[in-house]
Amino acid sequence: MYNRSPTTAGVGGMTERGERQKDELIEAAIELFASNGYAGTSIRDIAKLTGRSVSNVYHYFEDKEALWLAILEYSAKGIPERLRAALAAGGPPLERFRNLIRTHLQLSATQQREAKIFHIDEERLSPTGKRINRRIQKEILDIYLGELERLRAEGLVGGGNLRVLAFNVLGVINWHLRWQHHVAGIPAANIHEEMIDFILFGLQGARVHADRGG
Amino acid sequence: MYNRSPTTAGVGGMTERGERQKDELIEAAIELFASNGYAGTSIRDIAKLTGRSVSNVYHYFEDKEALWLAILEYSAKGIPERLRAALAAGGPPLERFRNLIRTHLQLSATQQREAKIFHIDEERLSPTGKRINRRIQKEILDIYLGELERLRAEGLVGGGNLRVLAFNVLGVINWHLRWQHHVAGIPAANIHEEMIDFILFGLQGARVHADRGG
DNA sequence: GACTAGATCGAACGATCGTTCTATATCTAA
DNA sequence: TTAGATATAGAACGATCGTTCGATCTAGTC
Repeated sequence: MYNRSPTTAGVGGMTERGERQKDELIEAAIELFASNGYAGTSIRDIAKLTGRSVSNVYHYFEDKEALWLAILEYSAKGIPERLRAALAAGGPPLERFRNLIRTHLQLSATQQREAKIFHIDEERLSPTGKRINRRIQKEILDIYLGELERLRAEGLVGGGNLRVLAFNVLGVINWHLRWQHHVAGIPAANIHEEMIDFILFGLQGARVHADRGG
Repeated sequence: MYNRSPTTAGVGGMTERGERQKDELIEAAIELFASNGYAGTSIRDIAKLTGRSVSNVYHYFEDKEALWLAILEYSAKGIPERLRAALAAGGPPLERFRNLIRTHLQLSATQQREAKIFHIDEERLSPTGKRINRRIQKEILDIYLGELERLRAEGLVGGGNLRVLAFNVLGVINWHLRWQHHVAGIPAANIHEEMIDFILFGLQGARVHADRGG
């Protein structure tokens, strides 16, 4: 009997080899999605890059978006977890925060392509895809908001709106993805530390500009 | 005789009405490119939104990319000019810089869609398109680098690498495009001033992290 | 060796893509 | 009023898209 929905993606088992092939497909998809975008990447491109057939891709993933979501599952979804892990080390709020940003920057550097996918092209996703994407982004934002409150309690953050400040911080961090290749000759770790300094001093200087309490 | 290449896009004249229609097409294209991306927007979408035929679009623009470049010409290309105009007002370096960022933020707020187009999807463009896009981005970067040097001469910028600092500033500014809709109840002008404070204090705090002179 | 479930393939479907062709309207200048 | 340029439309082309179908191949199990 012919089986509706991918043979192996359902509850039915999957060979160890199958798992390996599936990961290989995800790897290829990450590469292509990151450089050509969602709408700019075809299933055929992914099949060609892995040297397999189009229908074989559909054997592992129900459709194109399922493949996208698998990538999110595979990588981006782990970002909030890792950030929280970095915070779990404890220490004084300032050190915690430095560590948070450092971890975040290292993560972006290691998983450049995944991080890029995570930020582009949201509009082309289905409502479900959007929802998942936004949930992860919100998780990250909340992590930063929580730490900013801690820092403010210590008097290390000026009077600006915390939400605005969090977005400023994320702007510096995420924008890094776009230019990290264009700065040669400086060790990545040094760049990260300079960025951390920029952020911390920026937070300290935040002033209130009326219309809303701190 | 049939005329190769768009009838009116060449040297041959174009009616005043034609100019209006062309602008209308550009307007629609901006709307669609901004919300669906380059690969995600079809010529048919643009034709439908303007209530005209597909071939009529080709009457005004040689191909899809020419339409994209017309948008750049129409809006994004003016950004460096306006930034330089903001600097031309003169004044002490700190005020100049504040004014630069303020102008930049206001421009992004006014031309949200155009600014968004300007930043996404570069990979899908032809070499020519990429070149033009990058030239504009470089112009903007150079404007900031120049001002940062001025500020440093005044002792208002710490010791970090100027290029890194410029990217940090642009990160805060450009990321603003992504979240400005998600902050309600605060006047835009106040948000802008808080962002400017964040940036200026961040610059002051920049420290050298070895391996490169200031 | 036969059975079965997973893995892989080639071909095709209908939809949509960018683009072109050919044919009309519409307008303007002589 | 008519000639010529401009503006617009509809139909079609070949390519590619996401997706499906039916068939074969492969690797274990009885």
